[in-house]
Amino acid sequence: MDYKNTVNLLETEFPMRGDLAKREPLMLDKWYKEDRYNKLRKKCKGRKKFILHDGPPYANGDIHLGHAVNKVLKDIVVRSKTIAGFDAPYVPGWDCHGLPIEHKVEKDHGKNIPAKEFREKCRKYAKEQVEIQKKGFKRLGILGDWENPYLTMDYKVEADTVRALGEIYKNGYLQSGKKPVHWCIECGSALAEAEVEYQDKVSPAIFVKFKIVDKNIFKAFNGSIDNNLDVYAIIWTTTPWTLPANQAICVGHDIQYALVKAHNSYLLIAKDLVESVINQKENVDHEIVAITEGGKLEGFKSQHPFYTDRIVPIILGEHVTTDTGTGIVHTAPAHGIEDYQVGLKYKLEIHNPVGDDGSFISNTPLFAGLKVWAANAKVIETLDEKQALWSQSKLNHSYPHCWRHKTPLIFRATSQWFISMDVANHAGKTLRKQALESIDKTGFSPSWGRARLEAMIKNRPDWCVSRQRNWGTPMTFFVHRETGELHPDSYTILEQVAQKIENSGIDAWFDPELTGESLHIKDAVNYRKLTDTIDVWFDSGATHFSVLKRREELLSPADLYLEGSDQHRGWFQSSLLTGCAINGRAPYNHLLTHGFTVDENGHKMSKSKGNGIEPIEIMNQYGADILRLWVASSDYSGELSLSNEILKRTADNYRRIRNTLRFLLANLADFNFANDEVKLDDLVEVDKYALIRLHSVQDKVVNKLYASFQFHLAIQELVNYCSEDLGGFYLDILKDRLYTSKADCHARRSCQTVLYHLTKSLALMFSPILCFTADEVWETIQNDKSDSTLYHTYHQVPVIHDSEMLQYKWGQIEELRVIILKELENKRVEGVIGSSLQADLVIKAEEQLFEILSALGNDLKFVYMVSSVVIEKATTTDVTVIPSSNLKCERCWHYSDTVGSNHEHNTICNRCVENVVGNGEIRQFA
RNA sequence: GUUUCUAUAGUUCAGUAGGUAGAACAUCCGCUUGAUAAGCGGCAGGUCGUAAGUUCGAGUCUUGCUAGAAACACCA
Repeated sequence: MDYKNTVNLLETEFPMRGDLAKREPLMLDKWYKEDRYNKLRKKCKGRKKFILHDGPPYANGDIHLGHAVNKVLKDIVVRSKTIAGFDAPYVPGWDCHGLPIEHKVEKDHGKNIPAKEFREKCRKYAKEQVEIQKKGFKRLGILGDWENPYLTMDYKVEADTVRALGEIYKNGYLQSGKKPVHWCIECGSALAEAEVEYQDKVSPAIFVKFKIVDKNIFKAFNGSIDNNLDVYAIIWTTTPWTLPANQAICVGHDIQYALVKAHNSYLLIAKDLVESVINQKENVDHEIVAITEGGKLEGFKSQHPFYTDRIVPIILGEHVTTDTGTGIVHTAPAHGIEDYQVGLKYKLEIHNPVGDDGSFISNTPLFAGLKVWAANAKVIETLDEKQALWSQSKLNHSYPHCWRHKTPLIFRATSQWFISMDVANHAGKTLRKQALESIDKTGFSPSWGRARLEAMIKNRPDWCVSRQRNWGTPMTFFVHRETGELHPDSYTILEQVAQKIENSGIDAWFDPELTGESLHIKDAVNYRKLTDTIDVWFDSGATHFSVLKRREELLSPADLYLEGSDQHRGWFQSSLLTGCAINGRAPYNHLLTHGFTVDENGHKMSKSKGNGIEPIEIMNQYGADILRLWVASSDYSGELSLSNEILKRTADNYRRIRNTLRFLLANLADFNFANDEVKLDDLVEVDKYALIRLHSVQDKVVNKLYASFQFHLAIQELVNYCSEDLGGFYLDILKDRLYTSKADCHARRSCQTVLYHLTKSLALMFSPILCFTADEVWETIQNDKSDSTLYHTYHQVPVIHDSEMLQYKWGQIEELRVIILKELENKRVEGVIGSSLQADLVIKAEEQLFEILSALGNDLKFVYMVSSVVIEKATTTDVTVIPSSNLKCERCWHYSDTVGSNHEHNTICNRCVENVVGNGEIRQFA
């Protein structure tokens, strides 16, 4: 008789190899045909909501690894929350306005396109990009409302973005002001940072003397000083034309300044730069007579070098260095960002004498009508006449140029709109204060996010929200032609306009037919339409207002915003500010950030280095589940590193998981839970122990690790569990029972009952990460091709009584197993045995362990996978391995003295006879 | 340059209140051939980025340095 046919070797449709690259797309087709997202929404109706609000990626270009990491993390959150019993809708979004798209369209169609047509082309381009990215995200297995995403260029969203600005205006935060921007004289317009390129340029470099008019400055110094001599602070500049706009000279608080006697006057220069400045001229006798620190110079007045009616103060600035120049910086707030910022601090006038065409306006003394470049020479000449020039030379340095004209740019103050950080609202609170208070109430993962955001809010300047662009949400205000004031009815006018935008998009505002008159605003003739657009960060920052509040299935504040750490400066902040300015609080309760992707050496990925890896390539080679597993295995609080080796290791882990699940499914192929379940109290003891372990692992993974978004610890716990608890212990010792006991006997049904719980629990626990594989398992175990893990909550693992006692007992048994395995290995190395079933075991054990082991009786040998065990009471624990002298049972491979004792079945043992022709063996413990 | 971070075996990660460094995977060796392009066992792998300091004692606390990341700024 061929006893092989009497062994329960089962087959499963669940393939060993995932073949994910090929099969995932087929699964996706099915999922979308079944409309699983909407089906899920119906099933979740009435549950507590969990809102993860999607930060909109910019609609330009194929998805890269960073996108993939971000979306996969979001998906793991959404899926794990869903399975934990929440209603967790996910509405993906896209950021559609803005410069990069304008550039792309300009590049493809030229730049002399009428504005309306230009915007149409931008809209069309953005739409195409959205579709491309959407396809990639869906391929990743991201679950979401892909049929109805939100786009910042949706008419409704555009209208609500306008309304959001209206609310901020109503609450008193919107202000006009001047700010220096990169200005191209040829374009006659402001340039964005991205349109600026740096090229070398030769500029005049001049040292200029500012006479200090306040003799009290000597009190800042110690030393013997001649009070009758004049003091000149020397500044250095490479843009002489900015001197007409000079409002101050700036020193560093901690920098040492020297009073240098030369040419019968005193010069003020940073101590470290004295020689280099004096040496601009030849043979100057000089002597340092006193030293002081910059902090003591604050407030003293000096005389502007050529405008005699202008007295400018010495101020302190953090940007002052002693690398070059004199350690004293000429400050023209209209012509430099740092000058502007320090100017705000000291309330300096932002005086901009330069017109749109780059020439000085008509009321500028000395230089009216001159182009700034021509003015350079004239300024130098004037300084020389006034004897305010110490020296001049040329400097070749890197300087900003227009990327179109390749001509040098200037910094020039222009009228802009700001959301003010420091103006108190009706309740007496500034936006900065509200934002800081909101940060306090927000949760952060990792926790340092709070400090980072806080530092940024504390230091940030007012938010300049106006842009001189075409493809953006318009600032739908009317301003007075002369005063520049907003129309008194702005709030109601804005709502009128918003309604039009809701119907026909932002073009409604740019339509020349839309005028103050056509809207019947008061005093229309004296008001003009603003042509500025809003900073695109405002669009996305206001989505709590334009999306969360508007869509029925969503809520504001959201439970969670989840983005890369760069968004502390970006979306987290723009959302916080609009949230506070509109509603007085942050639009989120918790912020979670992840790092960026780097290679195995921790270097960022870039095309030029050639160390980049494309998500599409990973999915085509390994499959989305591998990519997802990599994301889940990484500690995303720092950088996520990826290389071919890391991918291979990830695929190794995947195979282990998959094979464990396959083994479970295969051994459940003849098991029907409804009919074959063994009641808890009747389970074989080691099966109870396995359930206890499963319960504890699930509790940790679900309630501790998933709940705190520590996915890498969850996956580690799960993989360890599959390897250690299951592969290395439970499943290994179960094989004998599964294969050799009678198919429908209690012993076998007992462990199948546990395998059933195991499979369901594991499939659900893996499903937030391995969404494809888990559902593949799920269809098999449920025997229902249209079921999904998504439609279920975490498995209810049965609770075993006396779990502590059983854990202790089996813990002891497992500990001894380690010693036994080592001893078996020793004998294997000696060549005494091969398979552990060739061994008989003699265990010497202390009293307590002896009792535990003895209680298992005949079942103990199955735990240690040997042919027989003899236990002896002793004072110390000891294990002896003896090769069995019995015959090997052809069927169960145990060595037994009963082999041959049955005449009809003389090649198998009595246990097997019972299992083949009897009622099946009895197992109580293992 | 500033701010906020990161740095533990080949790889991914643990390391809780400072007390002789852990896991999994991979490598290597062996067993098995009834999870088989699988499974099981065993050995080996680390001066915890670096240098000081605090301490009886530091991967764990402090400081400097180096390398890497993000954001911001700058070249007057």
